[in-house]
Amino acid sequence: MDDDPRVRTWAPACRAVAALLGPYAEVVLHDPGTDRIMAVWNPMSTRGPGDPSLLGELDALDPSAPDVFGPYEKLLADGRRLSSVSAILRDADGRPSAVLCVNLDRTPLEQAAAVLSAFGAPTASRPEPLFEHDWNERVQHVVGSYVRECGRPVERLTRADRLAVLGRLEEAGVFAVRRATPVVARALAVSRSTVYGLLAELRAPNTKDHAR
Amino acid sequence: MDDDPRVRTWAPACRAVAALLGPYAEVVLHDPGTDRIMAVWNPMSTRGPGDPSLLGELDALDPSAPDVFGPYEKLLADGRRLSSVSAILRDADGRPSAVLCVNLDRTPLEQAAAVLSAFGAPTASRPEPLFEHDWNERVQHVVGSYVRECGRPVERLTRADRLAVLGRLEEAGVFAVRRATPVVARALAVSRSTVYGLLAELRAPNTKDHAR
DNA sequence: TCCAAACTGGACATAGAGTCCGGCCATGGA
DNA sequence: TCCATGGCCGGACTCTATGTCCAGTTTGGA
Repeated sequence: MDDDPRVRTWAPACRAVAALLGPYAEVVLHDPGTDRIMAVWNPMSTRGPGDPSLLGELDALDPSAPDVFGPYEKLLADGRRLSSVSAILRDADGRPSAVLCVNLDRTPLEQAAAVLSAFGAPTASRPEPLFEHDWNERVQHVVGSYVRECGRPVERLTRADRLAVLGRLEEAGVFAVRRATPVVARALAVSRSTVYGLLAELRAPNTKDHAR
Repeated sequence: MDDDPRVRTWAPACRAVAALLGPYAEVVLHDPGTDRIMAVWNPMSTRGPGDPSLLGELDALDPSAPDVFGPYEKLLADGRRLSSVSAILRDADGRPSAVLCVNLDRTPLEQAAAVLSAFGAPTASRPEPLFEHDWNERVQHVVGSYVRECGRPVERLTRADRLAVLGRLEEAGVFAVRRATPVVARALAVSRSTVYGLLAELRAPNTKDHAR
């Protein structure tokens, strides 16, 4: 399919964008006739050439629609948020030749933004923590920091990750607070049972060594 | 110049990229024949259509070079650093039709990174202000201070005194901690019942105003 | 595709939190 | 001296939160 003249035509532009945006952007060329993917650069999902386009990316084919569509937000199955644009690419005669779709993963940027906003006045201005009325917030902060560190959203954390987070929370004394466990469970997107299970494992004088 | 068929051909793709990357990316279409700019989206410099390409962006025209060039770093006059890619776009016959150049301003990201690393250590290394594992001690402290203030030993405190102390403890969030009440009771040399009684009175939306 | 490990949601047992109440003791007025 | 009163005590009691357990389901790998 690489020898499709349309792919040959548009590939350089696609490769350029894919190269510029590194691993955070996926560039897809759709065939507007067959509604299938002609080529993909930096695939983020498992779709490949020949697969149906799905996703309604081709809505833009509506003749009354503008040639460039977006940016709009798309959600991946694993929770990543994408900023997407589509463009109808035309041949010399003005007929649709391909549909270009660029999907930019904004998760890393949003994580960075989250870190940024996590700092700011609060850190400095926290005069006397008093007793952390907002231990709640602290839980979010610990979880959030960890997520940012390892670059995975909460839902994608591994068992080991969760153990590590719980370790930090435990160390921070969070579980000495009333009603803390359910809050932690929610923050970790996990059930109360699981929290107790992991906690037991963590507290056991046993086997595994836990990273902090 | 907008009616140049080459611009018509490539514009949608350019607009799409420009739209996706917002104000941080400049998309330029060069005419490889005249070494001039055909079109610009999100211009970051003052260059416009018809201006000479300058910048050696067209080095890529070397026939032995690959069609996609970069990303490489460029420096703007005002100090901004760009990540750039260029791509040679060809017509149906394989002849160079235009040179696409996308310049991504990495300054905002680098600033963010700088902030991040400046604060970096703190985030990770925050040894954990602990969670006042010694809230216990804090209780003693509050009670002790009060006793010193009014010069009466704990056993001689009046009802009002006790209310005041409980007010402070409450405000400090002590009662959000598990098992705190009995500790407080002991610190006040008073029974658990009494603490709950006073606390109820304190929390009631009622009568007396309590000094803090 | 299949399996084992991991997670879930709910049932359950128990501890802790908070309420109530009868009785005790100190104070103060007659 | 005696009683009335207000406040505290301690223990019984209820209800909520905590922690455990288990069977059923999901999920990530081989």
